Amino acid sequence: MSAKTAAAAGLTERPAAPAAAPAQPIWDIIELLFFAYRDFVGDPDEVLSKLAFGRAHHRVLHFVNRNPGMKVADLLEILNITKQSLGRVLKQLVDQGFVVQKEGAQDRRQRLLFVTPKGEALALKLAVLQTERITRAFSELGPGAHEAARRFLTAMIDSDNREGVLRQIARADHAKARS
Amino acid sequence: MSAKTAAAAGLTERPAAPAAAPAQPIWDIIELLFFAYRDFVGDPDEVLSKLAFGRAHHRVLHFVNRNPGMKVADLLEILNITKQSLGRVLKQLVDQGFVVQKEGAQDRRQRLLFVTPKGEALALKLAVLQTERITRAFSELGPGAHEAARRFLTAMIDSDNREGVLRQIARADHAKARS
DNA sequence: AAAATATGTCAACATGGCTGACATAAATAT
DNA sequence: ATATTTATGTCAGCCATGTTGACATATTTT
Repeated sequence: MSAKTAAAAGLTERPAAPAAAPAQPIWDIIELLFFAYRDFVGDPDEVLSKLAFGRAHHRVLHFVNRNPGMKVADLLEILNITKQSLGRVLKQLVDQGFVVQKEGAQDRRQRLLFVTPKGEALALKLAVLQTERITRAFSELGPGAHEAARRFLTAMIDSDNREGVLRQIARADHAKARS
Repeated sequence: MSAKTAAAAGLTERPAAPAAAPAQPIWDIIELLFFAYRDFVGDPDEVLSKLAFGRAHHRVLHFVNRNPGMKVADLLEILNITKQSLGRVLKQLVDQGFVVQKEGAQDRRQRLLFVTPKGEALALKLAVLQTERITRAFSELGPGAHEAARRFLTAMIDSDNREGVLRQIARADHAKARS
């Protein structure tokens, strides 16, 4: 609260990276993040379990849907798992017709990833579930909530990844917009 | 954006639960949550792996630290896992002296859970890591960021759990404050 | 022709979920 | 006083999804 008082008095200089050891853990945000994320991923989990899919399938489907034509290597980097782990779930998604792989045009070693219509429908269904929760939250919070949430979440990302993540989101928006 | 315009014109009624099907997925928040949460839990993961512990241990240690004297049943409900799953990690935490169990005073069937000084130190170390990230974020965002984040995250929790979560956080704050 | 790259695959293992069955001690109900 | 319910623990085994290491194939680059 003394920080808030100081801010109100206009006494805060905000140096680039103060990073002093925090006096007290910020328990409320730590715990709220845990519960919010749990519920956030819980909605899709129910749908996925009926298809005998798990979160791993969801993540793959999500990013392939958002980045049509992405390389396997790109997906590995985003998910930060090994190719063996990816291989298992990707194979199931391909075998069951949610994802297809196409030979790269310039580089024929690449297997570019695309969702099928069936895959897109599932990805959308899951995203809509999560969007309903987000929309509900924003509607409780009033205008400016979306911007505030975006800024908060962005600031929580590792600063060295941040730009890349934002670029990726912008690029994906673009890619889906023209479809 | 028409919603925003309508809001500015003061034309929005905000009925209790509109929940109309959303036109478009809110991709930015969906993805930012994914990346923010990944980094948020990533910090502790590094420390834990050196102790041959995982996220499961972290969750148990966290909640026991925050709720000293809690019953096993309470922990199971918060974590939403089976007692067999809990048993495995809890046993390791007890065997290695991070957690102790004491017979309940009134009900001697209960095994009330407490962190040891060693356990508290680890819990604190992990919480400080996460707090550093949160503090860094808040300091980039300026005053009001904490309150905005709290409101957003709270609104993202299932409405039927929300009260319980907030009560739990408040109760835990109290419990730790007197220690 | 040789080396590097993109991808796939086999085998084995670890973690942390799960179910089902059963055991024990203590509290509660009849 | 006995029977039942409750809180907890435990054994055994299965599943999903992460890991490492080794190796295969096709293609591009040097």
